[in-house]
Amino acid sequence: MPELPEVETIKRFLLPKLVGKKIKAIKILSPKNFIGNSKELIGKAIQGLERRAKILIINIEGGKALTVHLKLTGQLVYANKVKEGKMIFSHPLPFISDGELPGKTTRVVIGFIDDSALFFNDMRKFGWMKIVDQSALAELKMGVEPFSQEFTPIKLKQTLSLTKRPVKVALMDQEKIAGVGNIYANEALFEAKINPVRPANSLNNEEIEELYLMLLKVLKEGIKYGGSSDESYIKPDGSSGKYQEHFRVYQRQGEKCFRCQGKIKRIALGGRGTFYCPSCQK
DNA sequence: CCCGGAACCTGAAGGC
DNA sequence: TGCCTTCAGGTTCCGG
Repeated sequence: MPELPEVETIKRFLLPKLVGKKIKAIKILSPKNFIGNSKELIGKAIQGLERRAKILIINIEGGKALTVHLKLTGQLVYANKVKEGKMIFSHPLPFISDGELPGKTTRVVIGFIDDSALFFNDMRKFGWMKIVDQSALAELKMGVEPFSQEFTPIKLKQTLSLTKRPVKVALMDQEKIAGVGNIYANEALFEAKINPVRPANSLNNEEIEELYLMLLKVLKEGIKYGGSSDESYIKPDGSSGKYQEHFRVYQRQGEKCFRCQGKIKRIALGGRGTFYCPSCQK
């Protein structure tokens, strides 16, 4: 579920909490979701956090990194001073039954020497934690980061000109552009007034420019509001992101377009829910 | 190489 | 109440 803005939100929240913290124990409740030998991280301190596409990278002293992909339903929840290994929430959280951690969907718990802990929950078990060498991180096959200097309208044009697949499918190709998922692809195309089924190589320069600006705009807004919590995603303190309150097309099928009063339509594109206004997205 | 579709999992929601 | 179908924001693999 989490896309670039959600993972970025998690990174920014966890960075000041985790840097310098020493790992005391790692409890793996679902072995298929943890790749690597957890013992080699015990006693080591966290050096820093980075995000690459939708992957959170936790750099550990000694040259290793713990990478995390949350896929559709992953959550990272951080708790100070966990009492007897448990954390209780006063409010209901998605997929956290009884408001208690570790819960039914908790797959990994990382405990620190100050008795704080990081819980990795994932209802559908698609996500993973993986130990890799820091030196191998450069080899991740990921496209250009939207907020990097390298990403320009010209770069976007070059990327989209390579394929006649629907422009929305092309935007979501992680090997071309890193971090854009279903929500933000739908929202950016709406803002740019471009129909998501258009062949990627059919956009003119004006449309490319607009799509470029709107893609950055919706990603920035996503980060500003702490991500989209309409499904399982939550921030590491258990609170919800608010970007779902600002969706303009996503999951609004049958409702009125905010721009032209047309009716928002839902279709499947590349097997994913696609939302757009047929009357003002050309 | 490019592309579409199935598979990986589990739970929620809606129809009957 | 309960059974069945459909759907879910991601990625990877397999076959055409």
